[in-house]
Amino acid sequence: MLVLAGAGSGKTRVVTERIGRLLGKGVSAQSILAMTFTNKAAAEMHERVSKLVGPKVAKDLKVCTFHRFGLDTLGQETRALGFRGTKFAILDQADQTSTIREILRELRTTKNYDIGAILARISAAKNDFITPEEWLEKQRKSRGVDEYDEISMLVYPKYLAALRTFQAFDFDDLICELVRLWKKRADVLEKYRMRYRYLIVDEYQDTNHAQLELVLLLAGSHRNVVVVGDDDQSIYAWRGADVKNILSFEDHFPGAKVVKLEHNYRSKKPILDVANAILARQSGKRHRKVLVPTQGAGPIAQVVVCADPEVEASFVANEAQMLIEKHGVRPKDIAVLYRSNLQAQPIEQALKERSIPLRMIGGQQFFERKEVKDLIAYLKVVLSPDDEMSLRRVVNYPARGIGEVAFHKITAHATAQDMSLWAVIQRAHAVRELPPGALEGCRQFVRIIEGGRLAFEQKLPSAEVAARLCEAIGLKADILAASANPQVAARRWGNVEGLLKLFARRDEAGKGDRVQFMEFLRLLALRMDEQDEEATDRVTLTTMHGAKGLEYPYVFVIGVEEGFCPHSRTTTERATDFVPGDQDGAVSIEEERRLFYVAVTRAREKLYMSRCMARGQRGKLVPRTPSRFLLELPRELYEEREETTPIAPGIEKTKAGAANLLAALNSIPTLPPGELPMIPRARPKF
DNA sequence: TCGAGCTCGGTTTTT
DNA sequence: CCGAGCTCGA
Repeated sequence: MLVLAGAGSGKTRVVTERIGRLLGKGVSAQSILAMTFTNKAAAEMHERVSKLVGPKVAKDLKVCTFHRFGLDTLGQETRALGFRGTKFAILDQADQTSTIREILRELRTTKNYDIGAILARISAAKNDFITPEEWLEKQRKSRGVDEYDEISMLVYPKYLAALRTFQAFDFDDLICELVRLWKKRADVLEKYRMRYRYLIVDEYQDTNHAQLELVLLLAGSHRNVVVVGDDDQSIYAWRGADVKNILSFEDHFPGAKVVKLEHNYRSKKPILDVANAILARQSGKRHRKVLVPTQGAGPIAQVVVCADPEVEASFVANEAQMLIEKHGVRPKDIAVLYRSNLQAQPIEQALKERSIPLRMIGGQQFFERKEVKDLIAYLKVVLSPDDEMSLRRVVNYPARGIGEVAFHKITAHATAQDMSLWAVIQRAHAVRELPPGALEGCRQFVRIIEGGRLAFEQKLPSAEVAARLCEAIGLKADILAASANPQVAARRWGNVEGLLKLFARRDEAGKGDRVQFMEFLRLLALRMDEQDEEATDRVTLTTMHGAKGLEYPYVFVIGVEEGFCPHSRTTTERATDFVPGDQDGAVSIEEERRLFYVAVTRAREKLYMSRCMARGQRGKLVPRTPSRFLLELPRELYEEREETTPIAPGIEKTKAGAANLLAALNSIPTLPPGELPMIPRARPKF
């Protein structure tokens, strides 16, 4: 069955009811598998089923992300995969990037390649299960091979080899390698087919080719599969999602029942009028849907034309303040949505000046930050010194004399003697022609790692071990020395302290066992954390992508201008561009339109859209034109007004804001001697 | 090996 | 304008 569920039509409800019904009919919980894309969605689904059928039954259900399913299943089958141990490492994006960078260095390329562009192509080839040659052939036929296609396919085999040496999988592998295994080993596949007799997939429009294969293989014989999705909310083509999967569901499963859910239980009519108007203009093959309101009348959508981003920010913040103070709206009922993270800054500042609590989703992920990854890598090496990926990361960080050349000698020695890198580093004196500086560096490194190992053996809590490691490494000093800007340094060290605090919380919760801790570090790549979704009462700031699946009574969609919405990168071509599935520009515009649709349909009560007349870019004031999507909207669907000057927050709010700022400054950890905390400079006038 | 100075680019991002 | 990453000389 294919359930086409328009925005706000009760998608999650469908899934939970389906599971409840199956259980009611006597289907055992173990034989049900429900997959989604985010941990958050999986958690929510599980929780809601739990409420419906009780936690006892719910705990036997497999409700998880595609990647988690891949990880767990591959973990069960390490023997069939021909792995040495039972564990493999998981590469996150930063690991992938550094691996590719190293390969490029080895290839002695002169050009400064965009690594993301290379990774996108490797990922595409991987998910299509084809060799570099085949992929190039395919490209040649569809749109011609460019420089990036060539370098990518040169890097590809080397990248695979590197993963093998590290005994690691990247995110794509978690799906692809499982599919590969199932295709190769009918006996293994059969085991899972027998186990999971009922399959449910949420956000089906976001699946890529490999995920489709996974579904087809698993559901191939019994065809007990329900997929739920909305082609109108397909906004992830740029990372490999293929909307054809949902459009051709009936070809993959002939005779499938198709159900359209078009009643919207979320938004007031004026909001849906805007949403439907956006969709009405779309082109291309779609499952046609029109949202039918059930919520009745409400305030008309507001379009606010602002002089510049500062005015825009002041408008949003003042309006939010008005809603909160005059209408009793909770801050958590308000969201500000934007296309690009850099748009968040002025809004953040304006809200802070008015002491309105806020929460930002997105931006650089905590666990991807360099200083956080460094400490995690040290801990991983302490716990399992054969984790080569981590060892490479920190062996010469902070710099201790083991440069490129010295490290190459070490790896060569390891290969020649068939030893692990760690074993060689421990016996660095045996490595030929290793400079004395590097030898001393190795000794120092071994001392640090051994010290950590001893600390774990003394059963010290993980937070304590980590803190001692920081000390031994001299992490704080290095962070302070490495960043010229004391604010940046403070933030970085603050991140490390945040990580230490996270460890401490786990320790207190009694999860301090060493083995568990190692598993926890490994799973960090899958972002299992942050489920603690503070139920705090704050205004949400997020990208339009980040808002998918969420809803708020009051929504501000800001920067509704050409260049953001649609984004300039989708309208102007680039050498590095690569859209998986070889589509052309027109399709990207359609994806931008759907993104705008997703943003608008987050609103329940009232929708605000704002745009600026001009924006500062590279220090210059540049005029901006309204978004084509806005110009296409029938004029009677919204009210328009202008804001020309920023309205300053009230004096008492300013005082409070200043107090907050001071408090924040005081909480900054120790600064290098002689440096005073800097008051943030006023934003430059354009 | 390391730091100063230069170049380049400036989307979305979950897992 | 600003930050990251790279190059090149010490």
